[in-house]
Amino acid sequence: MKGKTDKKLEQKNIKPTAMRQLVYEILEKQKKALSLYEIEQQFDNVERSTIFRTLKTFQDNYLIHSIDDGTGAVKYALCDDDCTCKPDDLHIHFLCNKCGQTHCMKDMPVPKMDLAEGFSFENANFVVKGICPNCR
Amino acid sequence: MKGKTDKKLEQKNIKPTAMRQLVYEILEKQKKALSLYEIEQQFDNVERSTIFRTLKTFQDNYLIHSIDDGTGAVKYALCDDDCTCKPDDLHIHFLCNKCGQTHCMKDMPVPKMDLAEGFSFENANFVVKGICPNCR
DNA sequence: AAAACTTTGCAATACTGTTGCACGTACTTA
DNA sequence: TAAGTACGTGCAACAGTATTGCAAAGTTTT
Ligand SMILES: [Mn+2]
Ligand SMILES: [Mn+2]
Ligand SMILES: [Zn+2]
Ligand SMILES: [Zn+2]
Repeated sequence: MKGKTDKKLEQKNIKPTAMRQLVYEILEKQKKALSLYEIEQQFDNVERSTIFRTLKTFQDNYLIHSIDDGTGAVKYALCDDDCTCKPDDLHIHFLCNKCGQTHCMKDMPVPKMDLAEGFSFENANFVVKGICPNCR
Repeated sequence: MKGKTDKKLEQKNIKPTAMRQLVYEILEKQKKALSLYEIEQQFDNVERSTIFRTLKTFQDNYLIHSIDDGTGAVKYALCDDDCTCKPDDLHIHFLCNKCGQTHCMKDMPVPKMDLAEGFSFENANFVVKGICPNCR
């Protein structure tokens, strides 16, 4: 019988290898977005590059999305089941200036914006910075 | 008699050295935001680190603001005269997915957002990505 | 079982940003 | 003006993150 993790991976056309299961489960447990380095820390002996490529595969298949919060390390978080990272699926992210944690604000979609003449919208990265509930 | 550049620098309490004048004028000429590397290219023989520190000084004194557009290199653009990079001064930036140029959308302020309970707003980095007028 | 393809581990590398230190220049003050 | 001090610049080294080539190990297909 197949586990829940395997189903989630296959749902997004990702072959569920051991590595991928583990990385998925790490991301699933978290409330916050994780950097490559933070994921690496959760293992005893796994290759940065393997995790890197795992994350790339996940991202290419819309299992996760990446957030560049300006801290220097890109962070990753799970997408919703039906997400394809199209404009309508985008949400705002919050970086705590104190603890450095980055959160998905899934209830705050990226607002529609009227761009100046000639500019077309494809994608967005909206990061709000401030203090999180834990740090105040 | 003092030049326009010197006045701009002194207005923000920056001593106008030769280096600083040149970097300022490079930024002033541009319609788009420039990376450290791009600025370096405009000189024959200047030190990365000197430009780096020049930009840091500029930023500390609200002469320029930085934009992390996710391309890996932070970009810089001039602030308005009265800017102090407070929430009200923030605007959205546009990164062209084709040519890689990043523009200040100074007429698009960062919208006020109601954050979830417990989160406070200090700052923001909103980047819209798409195709710019030149590339379509 | 062999061939073909995919995933992983290892090592090396690229790129951007950042710092220590020494030297030179500009400003301050006696 | 001369000495003393603060500031700015150049050079070199380093740190952190992302990324790639290549070969070994594992998986799937014929
Ligand atoms: Mn998110
Ligand atoms: Mn701007
Ligand atoms: Zn926090
Ligand atoms: Zn363009």
